[in-house]
Amino acid sequence: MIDPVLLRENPDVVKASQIARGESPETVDRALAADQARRAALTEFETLRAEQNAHSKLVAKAPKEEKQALVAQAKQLAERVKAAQAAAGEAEAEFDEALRAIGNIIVDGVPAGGEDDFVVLKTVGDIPAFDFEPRDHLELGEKLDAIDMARGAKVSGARFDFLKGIGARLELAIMNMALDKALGNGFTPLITPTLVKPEIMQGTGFLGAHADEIYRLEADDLYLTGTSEVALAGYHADEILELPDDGALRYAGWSTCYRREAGSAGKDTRGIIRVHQFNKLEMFVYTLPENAEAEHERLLGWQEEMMHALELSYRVIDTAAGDLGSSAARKYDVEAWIPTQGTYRELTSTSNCTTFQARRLGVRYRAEGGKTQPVATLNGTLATTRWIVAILETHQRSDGSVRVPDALRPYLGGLETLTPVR
RNA sequence: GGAGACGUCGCAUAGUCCGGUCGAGUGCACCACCCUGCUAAGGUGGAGUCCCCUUAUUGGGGACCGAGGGUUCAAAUCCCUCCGUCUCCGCCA
Repeated sequence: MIDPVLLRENPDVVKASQIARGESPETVDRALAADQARRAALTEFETLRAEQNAHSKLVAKAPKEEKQALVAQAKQLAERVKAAQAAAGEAEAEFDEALRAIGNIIVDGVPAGGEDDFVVLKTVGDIPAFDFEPRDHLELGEKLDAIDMARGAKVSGARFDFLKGIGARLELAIMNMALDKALGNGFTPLITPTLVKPEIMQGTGFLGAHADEIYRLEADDLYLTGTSEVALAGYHADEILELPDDGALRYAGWSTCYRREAGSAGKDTRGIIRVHQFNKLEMFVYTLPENAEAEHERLLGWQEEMMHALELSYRVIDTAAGDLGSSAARKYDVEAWIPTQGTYRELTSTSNCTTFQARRLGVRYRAEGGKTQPVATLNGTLATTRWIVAILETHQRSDGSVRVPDALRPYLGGLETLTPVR
């Protein structure tokens, strides 16, 4: 959630951000009014409670013969306190709801608008050219006996797959390569729970507009996470962190991810581009708010290094405000060229959530003078199953074989070529 | 799954039986100062988190004893529910 003090003192900043996101500025006015009401109700309650506490001490010390009269008085007070407390509680809840309806304040420079209003920051690498008709990743995957969608559907339904043989090895290779990249840059690896409690899911901001994207286990009141970001953000919930000297605590989360893809009927139905279950290595950073933007550039840099290592053509886009999700203040997507689609598709995403997530989750550090302040959190993809699509299609040859990029070979036992088996 | 024990301010603990004198004692760790001369001890003081009001700082007030309810004028303390930890037994690997 945003800083209530910012809301109170600079509502125009909040409004501008909401407008850029395509939200109504009235969300801000509503929150301001709720804040006023809440503080008035709180003051009312606290004044009465102070009176009650003082009176209570009198009762305790009073001699027996006076006690009865004092207790009678106290009873009346107690009624009023109870009412005031209930009113304050309601006002608090209303304010909380109004505040949560407001998205993170966007970083200066983020393009306004919706999904199609992104800005291309850079385009890297030549678009691969083929002197034959390129096969799509599924056709290649099937020739390599690496991807089995039919059996995935038989066992689990649409949008489930088996990665088999070299397909399974390829995924592990990419993941391990990403893990080494993370380790080399000081990340601590974490294999995370993929089932989390409601308050953690709530805290990371995933239960807002896109709640129907998330699997929920009704019987146990747990959610299946769509990214290890959720568990990684919850990892330090309600803690006051001791940040290391460079100010950043970096984790690399390895987990399976689950997504319902509720609004995606008919989209990307072929192959493993959009499936309900995949694996991902996710970077997650807790850092000082003033370092967040620089850290964001670093995360993007590491993602780009992965693209280079895998010899993929890609572009980087600055996602528009309306497409950020509530927690992010800025988001860069790295999109790789997919030859058979003739377009760039998202392979990674990195978000700067500034203090928004941390405030909700109660993750703080001690600033100068010992004051606690919310930290900034950032996250970014370092590898996922989907990358297999770009790798197969980009490095395919006319005979259906696939060249393994040099950097990936050590993770496949030195294998240089994936050879079709059918 | 059965039986039992427990959850207190960073850590360790006291307090809970007999409700008010407990937002809470003690030890360790921590911070400042003093003392001292040696790889440490001793002394004094200060320290929690969140929120509200007020203030230039100072200050006042409220909440928080795993979480949520209840009883009561008053709950760390009594009652209920839930969560978690530990021990033993059973079961499955």
